[in-house]
Amino acid sequence: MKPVTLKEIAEKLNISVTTVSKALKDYSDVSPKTKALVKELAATLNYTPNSFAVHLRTKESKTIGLVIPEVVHHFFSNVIKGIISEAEKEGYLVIILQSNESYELEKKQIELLMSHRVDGILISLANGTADFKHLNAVIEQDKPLVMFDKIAKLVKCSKIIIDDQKAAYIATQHLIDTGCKRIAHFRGPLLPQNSIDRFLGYKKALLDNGMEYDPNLVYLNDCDENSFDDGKMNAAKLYKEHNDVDGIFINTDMVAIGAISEFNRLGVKIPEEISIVGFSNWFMSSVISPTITTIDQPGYAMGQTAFKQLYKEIKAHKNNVAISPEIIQLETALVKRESTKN
Amino acid sequence: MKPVTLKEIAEKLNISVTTVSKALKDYSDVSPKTKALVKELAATLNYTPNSFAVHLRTKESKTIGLVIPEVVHHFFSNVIKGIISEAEKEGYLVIILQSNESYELEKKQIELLMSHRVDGILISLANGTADFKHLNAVIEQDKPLVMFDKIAKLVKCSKIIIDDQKAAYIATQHLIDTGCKRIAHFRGPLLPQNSIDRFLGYKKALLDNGMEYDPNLVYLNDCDENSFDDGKMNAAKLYKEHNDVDGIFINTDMVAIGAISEFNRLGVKIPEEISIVGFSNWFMSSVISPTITTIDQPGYAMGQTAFKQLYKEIKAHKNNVAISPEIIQLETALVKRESTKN
DNA sequence: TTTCATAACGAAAACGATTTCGATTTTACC
DNA sequence: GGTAAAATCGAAATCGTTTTCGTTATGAAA
Repeated sequence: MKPVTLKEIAEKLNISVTTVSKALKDYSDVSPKTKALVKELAATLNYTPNSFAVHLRTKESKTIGLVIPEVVHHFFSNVIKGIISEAEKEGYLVIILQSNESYELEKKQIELLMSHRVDGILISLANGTADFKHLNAVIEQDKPLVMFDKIAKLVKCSKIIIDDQKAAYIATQHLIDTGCKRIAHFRGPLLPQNSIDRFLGYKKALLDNGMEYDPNLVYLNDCDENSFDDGKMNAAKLYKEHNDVDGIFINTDMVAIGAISEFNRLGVKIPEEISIVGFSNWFMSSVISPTITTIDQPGYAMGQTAFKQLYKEIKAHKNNVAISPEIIQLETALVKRESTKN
Repeated sequence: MKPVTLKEIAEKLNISVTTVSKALKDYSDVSPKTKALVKELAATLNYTPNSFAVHLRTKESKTIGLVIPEVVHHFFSNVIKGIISEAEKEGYLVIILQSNESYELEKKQIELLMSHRVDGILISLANGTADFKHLNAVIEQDKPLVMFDKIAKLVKCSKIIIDDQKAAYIATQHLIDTGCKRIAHFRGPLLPQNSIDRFLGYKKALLDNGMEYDPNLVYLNDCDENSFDDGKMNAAKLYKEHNDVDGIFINTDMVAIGAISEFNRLGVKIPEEISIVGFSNWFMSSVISPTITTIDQPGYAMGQTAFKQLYKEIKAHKNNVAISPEIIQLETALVKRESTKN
């Protein structure tokens, strides 16, 4: 009933625990015969090493922690999948924790992971996080930490990101190129770096094209999320306040879908009366009517890359070699669909 | 740099490791003064117990494993969230593994979890799983196991499910009640229990209403998944083969959305020419046009319930009390929307 | 002064595996 | 046959906690 131990194998074979351990790990000072005997018995008894004992000695848990704002989210789901599948290749297990976009929770989750002695931590910041003590604490404890997507520029660790500003610039430029004269922006929440960068890309594109930047055309969300309803509400507001707007660059596909749904309801024709570009290339954006022009954000690849980088740092840490943080930028692409003219 | 240990605290205070340990756990045979001293120092040194050492002694890892077919999935995302948030309340961490709908992988993941000595396992079966040795092995090792959603009736463990057959019956009945005379079924993959049950509910509703059951109107998927494209393909096929069909009960909202997209393309009016009922009440089904009548499947609650049941069994197991498996059925509801007449 | 209960602390074993280092045996070679 | 080298093995320490079972000191009761 209870799991088999080395000791039990040793007793059955009348040899020492040491030899059993060595035999299973192919040490050179165990005779082929003994090795064969041990391995055979271990197999029939279905022996698996007690990971706690192993890790207590070896100091590595073969486990990493992942903290994300929200599990129920198309982009993060893909990131999770990328991380898990890559981690599996190296024999790593992933513990997933949610911050629910709350700084307090995020802090607590990190402490939990630290006390569980994970080998490294992967994190995408909560929108509410403006203080980075908890992250610096991780770094000071010399535990590998990699941030992805929603990062903090001030924290000294590796980061996997996309060039939000560039992508937003391209998105906005596309609106301009297809004839939009007055372009609004649904910016999402205030704080997170990618909101900021996307906003900056939008603004830069306007100015580079000699267009006026009007702060009144930038719509913030009420709360720290990007929801369908935010899209509906902001679309309704925009429709009332700025009837002359003929293009919107929207922070996220989910919000874009909300907006489109509201415009459909209001009878506003897309893209004839108003063009829309979203962000993230969520599956649904290719399905809804009209299909949405958007920026493809590679969630799965980001997850893979994030784990690979973390793994690299874990290995370096284990071998006591110093390693300097890397910023890895993943490519994005504009996906042209029906919500913009051509 | 390295984490603080009991030993270090003991040395600084010139007392024994034993006393430090006891002080931190409020044993009665430590004086209040010593307790205060120890706790203060532990706090300033930021001491956290080494979980591996603790678990090696106590035999519990405060960790559970979760095996699901697919992370990137609206329903499972919600389940994950329900599990994680409930687990958190009891101080449990969750290790998530994917089976990718493959039996081989599922088996491997379970072995991985067993070797990592998780306290219990939560699983939703891969569509391809028809052999249950790996699950029975878990039960034989006396490790708590709870299945949810996609279960195997033959395995003797607790199960959290919905009454798929009843829900499918209600869905089909709704089609009949709103005037459909010839009703097809997109059944999804062949094997999993909920596919079977939903099919049976569909069939029973037809027969109970004196309608003919025609096997040719039941469409299987090519592969073991439920995708948007399956919906499109089956819709196209149905349109060619059975032009007289005026209602479809579809296994999953995702497939329903695919079907609707295809019918939209073909110019088939919903619900005038053909009514559609989906399954799961995915967020998108309330957003797409037309909005989809569907069965609400409570993913979050299922996750919560699954963890609660597992936790109950873990506690029972710890206290050496026997406990018999429970089957818990969660309520579903028909959500009426635009894809059916009223 | 003796006896005894109580309070306060500590030594040591245990959890299961890994690894160093020393001991023993076998083989090889002159 | 004797010695050195190689091949095999095992004792014991270690990782950090928990917990049992003593031990010592203190004061109260007799």
